[in-house]
Amino acid sequence: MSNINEQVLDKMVDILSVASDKTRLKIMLSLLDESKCSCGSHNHCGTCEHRSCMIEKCVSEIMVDTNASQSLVSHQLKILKDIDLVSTRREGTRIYYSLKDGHVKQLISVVLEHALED
Amino acid sequence: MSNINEQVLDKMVDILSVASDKTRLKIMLSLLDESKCSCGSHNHCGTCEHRSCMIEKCVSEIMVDTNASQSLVSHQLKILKDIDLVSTRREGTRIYYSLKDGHVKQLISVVLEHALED
DNA sequence: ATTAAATATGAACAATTATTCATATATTTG
DNA sequence: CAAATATATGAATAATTGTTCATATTTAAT
Repeated sequence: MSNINEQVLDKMVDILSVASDKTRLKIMLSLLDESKCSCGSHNHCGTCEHRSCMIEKCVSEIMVDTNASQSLVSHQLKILKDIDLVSTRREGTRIYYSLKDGHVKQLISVVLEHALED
Repeated sequence: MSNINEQVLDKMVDILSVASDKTRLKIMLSLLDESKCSCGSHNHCGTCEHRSCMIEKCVSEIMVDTNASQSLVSHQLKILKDIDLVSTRREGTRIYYSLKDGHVKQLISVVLEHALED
């Protein structure tokens, strides 16, 4: 078969499993929202290299974006954090979440392009 | 939120859900096996644009590659086919499967790169 | 027509998981 | 310190899903 070992295969499954839930996908899309891109210019802007930019949002904002309960959002954010897809920053009582790296952005871009076809 | 409608979101979830199973991932990797790439040259060869090439395999070959039972492989191939990720071609009693388009290749590439880090 | 080989399918079971509800923790403000 | 706000967590439930076993279908060969 392929030269990919069991450990890497398991990690691939983990990433895809985490990404394949609708609530979590909404959360990730919320953190990629181009309407609030910090770079100013949109759609393939130079600095962020893809069609969306990564931004920071607190749990309450994500609740609004995703139409999900506080508990559900927190639970799913924990799952995203456990697998290292998001990072957090505290500011008072609020905790701001953001996507950790460009891989997520790429992953979502590829799947989105596929989903948009036909 | 993002400008992605519910229908597209659901399709993204479908694609990711199908990709997030270990058996199905093994099957897809089996159909991407670079050791049997038809283009001859490997690792970013010109014609196939990514690190692996798509090939054709019958169910029995996939069984060997994935170490999975005949029934399991058939069930999972059906799921891959239902969502249009693979196509089939009959040759006698054998049925040959291959990945349907480059999106799968891209998807796996992105996830693999991510999984290989740290 | 039977038999063999390759693949598909249906039912049943086991295991995983998304969501909700209730409650706990942490931080700020008065 | 008490109250309020924001977030996290544990337990319970409901629903989904991967796998197996048994059986069905399809094609080729004798």
